[in-house]
Amino acid sequence: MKLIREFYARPTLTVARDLLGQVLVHRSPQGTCAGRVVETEAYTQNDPACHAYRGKTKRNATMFGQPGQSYIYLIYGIHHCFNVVTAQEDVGEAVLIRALEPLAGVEIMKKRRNQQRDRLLCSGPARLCQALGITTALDGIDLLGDRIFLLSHPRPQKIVTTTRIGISQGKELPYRFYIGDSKYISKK
DNA sequence: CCGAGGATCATCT
DNA sequence: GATGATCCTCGGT
Repeated sequence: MKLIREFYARPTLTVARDLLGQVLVHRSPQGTCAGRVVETEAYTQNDPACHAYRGKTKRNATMFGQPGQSYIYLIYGIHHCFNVVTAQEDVGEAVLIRALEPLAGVEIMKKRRNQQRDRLLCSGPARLCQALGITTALDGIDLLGDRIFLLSHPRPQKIVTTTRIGISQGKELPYRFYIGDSKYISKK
């Protein structure tokens, strides 16, 4: 079953934890790819690492959209990152999907990434975007539609909480979550 | 295994 | 004009 609006319209830290174990699906012209979410990070309104921290801009505008929409941006001029908008409209909070366990469309993903090993296919926010064929062309898309969506699955048992990766501010906040026994985490 | 360095560009100051 | 929610390659150990 597809996750509904009410799932996303809850506190961001709750959504970040509850997204673990759910399955992200992208249906593209090249085929359908899917993976189980094994690592997430929360970005909240009073958090200096959050793109929405200094208010609405052209780049982060979709972060202020309805919960259940995507927020996708380009980083380092090369890589894409995929987020799920959470909480309420106009608040500017989101969850970054940092790693997936590949489930379907694996051959398509390997081709897109020029990477044969399952272990490195979707283990990293930019890697999973490349594998699934997600770009900023899909920024702001509604995840309740049929192009990209999340399917409801049982919650995993072992959830680990740590600080986030790759940021310079808000380093001390325990906003990163991952499935403890997954081998598809981006980093220990 | 590990750390350093470079790629590359839209957005923001 | 500087920067970044990253990744890959390369060289040393």
